[in-house]
Amino acid sequence: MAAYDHPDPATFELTLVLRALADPARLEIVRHLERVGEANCATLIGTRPKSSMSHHFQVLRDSGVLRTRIEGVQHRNSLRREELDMRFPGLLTAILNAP
Amino acid sequence: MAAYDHPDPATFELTLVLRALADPARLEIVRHLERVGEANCATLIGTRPKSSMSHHFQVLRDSGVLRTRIEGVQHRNSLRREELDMRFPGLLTAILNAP
DNA sequence: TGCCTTGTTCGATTATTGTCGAACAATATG
DNA sequence: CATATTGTTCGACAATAATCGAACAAGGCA
Repeated sequence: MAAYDHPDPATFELTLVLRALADPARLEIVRHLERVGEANCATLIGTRPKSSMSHHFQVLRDSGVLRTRIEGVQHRNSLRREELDMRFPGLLTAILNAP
Repeated sequence: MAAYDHPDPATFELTLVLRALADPARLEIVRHLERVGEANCATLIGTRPKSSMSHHFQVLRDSGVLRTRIEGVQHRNSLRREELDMRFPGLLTAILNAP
């Protein structure tokens, strides 16, 4: 498997990031990643099928919210916190702290 | 015309607010309101028809982002900044400051 | 009253997104 | 090599949301 494309922070688009985070499943993924730091897709699948999760990860990745590192057969995801903070200061923090 | 229903800040939902702001037209409305404080719908209509704008205002109103005050035949809109800040500290500021 | 202004509502259409099974690809492991 | 594990891709369908014209409602004013 080839490595993923991750957008450059300078090209992060606010509306893309907001759209990515405006979904309950994806917000759950992001909150989980904040707690555990890094996680592969499988550990994040609740009741949803793999293909749905794969889709959500792609949306999050394409918007710049998370990065995916491939290690063997596993895809390890983590938040792009610093990069997001640099481009949109305070945004991710506000969202993660929100009720 | 009867007054609008505005949700109570305690019931603001993060995903609703993010969805409301994850649209270019609505983000534009919000940015404009930040500049001018209060504005009626007509002054915010660019090229879009009235019915589309009315829809966007409703989405913003229902999520708690703005309030609409009726004065005669005009509907004056303004951001619910304090209420949003109370429920989601830093969120609106981060979004308004974003590039 | 008649008319103009402001904005909503309705209904239809289109566009965008989410969902999910099935097939596939890549890697590890027996 | 055969098989299990991890996740993607494809395609079809469903659900949600945006767009916009036309008709309507309410208020102000001549």
